[in-house]
Amino acid sequence: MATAASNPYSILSSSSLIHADSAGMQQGSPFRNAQKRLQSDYLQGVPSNGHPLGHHWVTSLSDGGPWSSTLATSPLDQQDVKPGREDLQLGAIIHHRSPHVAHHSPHTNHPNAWGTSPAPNPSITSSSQPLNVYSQPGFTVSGMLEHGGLTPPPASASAQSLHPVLREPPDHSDLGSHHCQDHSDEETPTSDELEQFAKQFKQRRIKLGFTQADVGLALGTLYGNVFSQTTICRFEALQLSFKNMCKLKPLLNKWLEEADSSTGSPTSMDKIAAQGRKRKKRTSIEVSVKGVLETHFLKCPKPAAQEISSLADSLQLEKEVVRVWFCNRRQKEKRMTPPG
DNA sequence: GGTATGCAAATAAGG
DNA sequence: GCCTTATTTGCATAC
Repeated sequence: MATAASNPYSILSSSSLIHADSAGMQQGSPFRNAQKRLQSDYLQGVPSNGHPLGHHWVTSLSDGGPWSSTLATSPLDQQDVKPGREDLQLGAIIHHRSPHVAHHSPHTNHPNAWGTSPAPNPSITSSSQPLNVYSQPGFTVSGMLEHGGLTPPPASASAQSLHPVLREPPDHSDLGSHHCQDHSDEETPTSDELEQFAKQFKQRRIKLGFTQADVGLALGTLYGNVFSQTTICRFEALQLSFKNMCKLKPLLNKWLEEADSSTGSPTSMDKIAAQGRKRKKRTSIEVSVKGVLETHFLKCPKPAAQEISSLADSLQLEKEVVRVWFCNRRQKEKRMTPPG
C-alpha cells in the first residue's frame, strides 16, 4: 500500500507514504478554504458576514470572550470577522511573517494585542516553579533524552500516557474561568491564561533549547500522542481554536514541567515513543492518483461503497482513504460553490 | 535548520 | 455502515 495507513502508528517510518503531494500546494488556487479565507479576510479587514458559524472564541472578542481583553486593544481588533470555524488563527492576524522569531511570539510584536494579561498563569510561572500537577517521578526531560533523544518514562508512565486529552488532571494548575465549552469545569483556562501560557511556553522552550518538533515528539513519549511541529507552532502562535488550545495546554504544561525540572536521566523510552501515535498517519496521495479520483468525482461525486472499493483496489489505496477523499472532496465542492 | 503556512487527510459528532 | 458538517492535525514547502 502506498499510503501510510499500512503503518498508521509508526512515527518512525514514513517511507511508505506517497510523497507526491507537492502539487497540492496550489497557491494560486481560486479556492481558498476556510482557514485561508479567514486569514485573508482578517488581513483585508473584510467585514464579518460570510460565515454562518459563530465561534465563541472569536465572536466573543468584542464581548468579553476568551480573547477580548487583549484583542480589544489591538490595532487589528477591528477585524472582528466571524469565522466559519473555530480555528480563527488569531495569531496570524497580528502576526506578520517574521521568519525567525527567535524570541518572540506574535504577541511580542503586538504587546497590546495579546499581552497585558493581568494575571499571569501561575501554572506556567516559568522554570522556577512548575506545578507538578501531574508529577510523574520517572519522567525526564519531557520525554527526551537530550535534545533530540527520547527519554522513556517508567512503566507507570505508560498508564499516564493513555488518553492524554481525555484524562484531564483533577487538579489543574490553571485557575481558569469557564470559557472552554466542553471542559466546563474549573480547569478551563481563560483566554488570557492561554495566551500567557503560550507565550511563556515558547520562551521556556527556546531557553531550554528545544525545537517545536522536539516538543511534538516528546508529547508522544509522555502521553502516547505525537504532535507535529506544525501543531506546536500553531499553539504557540495561538492559531488553534480555543477549544483545541484548552486541550493541548495541559499536555504542554506537563512537558514544560518535565523539561524545567529535569535534566534528563535517560531511561528506556523508545518503545513508548513508538507506540505513541494515535492518529493515523496522513496519507499523501500521488498527483496522478488524485487525478483519477478527481475524474471519478466529476462523474460521480457520491460513489457507492462497492464503487469505492473497486476504485481503492485499482488505485492501491485503502478503501477508507478513498471514502474519506470523496467526503472531503464533497466538502470542498460545497465550499467552493458560491451560495446561490 | 527552525519556524510558519497552505491545503487537505483524518477524526468527531450527529443523523 | 455511511453521510454531512465541523474541526483537528500534519505533510510539504516557503520563509
